[in-house]
Order: sequence, then structure tokens, then C-alpha cells
Amino acid sequence: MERAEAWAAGSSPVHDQVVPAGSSSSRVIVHVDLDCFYAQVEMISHPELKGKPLGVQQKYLVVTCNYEARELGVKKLMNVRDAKEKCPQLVLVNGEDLTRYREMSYKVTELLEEFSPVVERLGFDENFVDLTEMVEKRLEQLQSDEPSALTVSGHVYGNQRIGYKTTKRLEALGISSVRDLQTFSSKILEKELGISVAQRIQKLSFGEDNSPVTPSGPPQSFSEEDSFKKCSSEVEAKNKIEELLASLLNRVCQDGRKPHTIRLIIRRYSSEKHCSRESRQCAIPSHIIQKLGIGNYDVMTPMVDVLMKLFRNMVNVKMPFHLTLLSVCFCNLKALNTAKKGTIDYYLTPSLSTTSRSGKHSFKMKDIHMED
DNA sequence: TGGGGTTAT
DNA sequence: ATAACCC
Repeated sequence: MERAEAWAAGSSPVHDQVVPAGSSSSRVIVHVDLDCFYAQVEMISHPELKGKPLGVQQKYLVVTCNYEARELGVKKLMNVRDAKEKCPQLVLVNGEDLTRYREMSYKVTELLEEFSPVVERLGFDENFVDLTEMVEKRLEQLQSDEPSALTVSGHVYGNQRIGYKTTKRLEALGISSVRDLQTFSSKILEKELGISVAQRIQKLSFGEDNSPVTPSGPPQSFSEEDSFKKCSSEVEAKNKIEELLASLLNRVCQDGRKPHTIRLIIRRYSSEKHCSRESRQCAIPSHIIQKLGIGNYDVMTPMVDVLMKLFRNMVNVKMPFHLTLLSVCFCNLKALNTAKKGTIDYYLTPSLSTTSRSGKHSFKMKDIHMED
């Protein structure tokens, strides 16, 4: 058993603890899974909400809720109408702005990184920590101290989350349970799903997961999105894009690295087809990248121009259109400008020549207002 | 159904 | 650029 989980310590909403598995090559990996994370962040921000049934709302959905709400019948991803019907006393807070959740999420990851730098994030509320080294060292120490019986134990679980598409394909093969998957012909499964997916999920069906814990490090991308009932004009789209961009620029500023690619994503209205998205991306012009570290004001206008070009490339604005989502993503993040002191580049890079010299962390952009 | 994220193709 | 996966 490699990546396995136990349910210990019932007191906290953190499911912790791990696995042993006798063999010397086994690893010790802790899966930290925070329950109702957004609701917990809200209860910390608003202590007066503690004890009341609380739900976090995004648009028409209650995306998560605390235990009090659950006991009254509220479920994750429940419609607001249904939730209110089930539980009229339900208190709802808006959770569309993920800033505080994201910040708290990274605080948790950073805390875990103190135990071992090998921490892999999964979403905002799950972390896998490879504690193999730490445990081995502790075992050595304990054994030399006092060679008494030393056992580690835990509960092993089989991973049974298999994705939507794969589930459908498996069902078509008559595979509907973990047991079915365990006993299904490997050869046939490989032919149907490809060797990679087939071998992986079949091992998972036995609770075997050899995949390494890959340190997540800083994020590979930053994105902000907004969904809505209808956006059908270019001006409307531009306004929404400006909003998304303003938030993103603040985040990029704080991160310190510079994105070299920008992407615009849309979702078009469709009766009920599978919500497919379309995107266009391009390299961020270097003159914009250079201005990124300092103030957002100079960057806003040229960046919006770039985004609107991407927009018109996707959407024929001369024809009627109906969008239900817009998203802007910065990716291809690069460490910092490697411009060296004394070179032309160094003095042409505002973030280096003006801020770096005047103090190590002298630039912390806060409160950059984009009034028009 | 939200507002994020990642990796593979 | 999209598709699939995760939360």
C-alpha cells in the first residue's frame, strides 16, 4: 500500500494519519484533507457565525457548508433554493472571491512544509505530505533509545474516485464496481483505455498508488473567472474582463514572478450541452512584462487591448453572441528577470532598478486603485 | 452547478 | 487549444 489513509483523531476536521506497510521500501504519506474549508475560513473571519448553520454561496449554489448546516440537511453543491427550503435558518455568505480562501490554503501548505518540503497540493483544501524521511529518522532514534515494540498502524483505503468520462467507458465494459475493475482482463482494459490509464486505474483498484508526492511549489498559473446569465455585447465583455484583470494583476504583483502568457477563456450559451469552453492565448508583449512588477496602472490598458484582440479572435462581435462565462489566466510564469547588475537590462527593468536597490522587500504593492 | 487548479494530448 | 482529471 502506498498512498493510503486512516481516519484517526476524530476531534479535528483534518483527517490525518497514515499507513505503514511493513516493507522497507514503503513510504509514509499523510493525506491532509480539510473538511468544509471555505466555511471554516468564514467562521474564523466572522466568529459570530459559529454555531449557526452556515453555507458558502457562489452564484446559485451552496458550494460548501458547516456541520450544523449538514445536520439540517444541506449538502455540498446544493441549489440555494433547495438549501433554504431544507433549512430556512441557513446563513449564507458569498464565497465568489477566493482571495481569503487561497491565502489560508497556502498557510496550511506552508505549515505542512515545515515537516517536510515534499508537499503536494490538490485543490485548496487537500495536501499530501511525504514523511518517509522524518519517520525513518524517528524510528532510528527511538530504536536506539529504547528498542521496545514499535509499531505503526493505520487504515488502508482504496482510491475509488475514477473521473466522469472514464466511469462511463468502464460502465460500457460492464465495470461498475472496484471489484469488477480488479478482476477485469488487463489486456482488454489496456486496449480500451490505453495502457497508461488502464494500468493506473487497475492498480488503484487494489489500493496501490505508487505515484510520487510531487511538491507543488508556487502555482503554475493564476486565473480569475466569472459566470453569469448573459453577456452579449463587446462593451459588457470588456468591463468584465477589466475586473478580472485588475484582480489578477494584484495577485501577480504579490507573487513576484512574471507571467509570459495570457489566456482568455469563454463559455458560450448552449441549451444544455456539456459546458465546453474555448480559449485563445498569446505571449504577453515584452514591454508589458517589464512593467509588471511596479504599478498596475500602466499595464492595465495595453493588457486589456491584448485581451480584446483575443476576444474578437474567438467571438465574431458583428454577429449576435451569448456568453455565460469569462475567465482570464496568466501562465508560463518565470522566476524573475535574470537581468544582471550593470547591464542595460538591469537598468531598464523597473522592478530591479527602482525597488531592489532601495531595500530588499521594498515593493509590496497594496491598494492599487484603477479608477477609470 | 462555482471558481478555481493540474497534466496529457 | 482542448480535453481530461482533481478539489
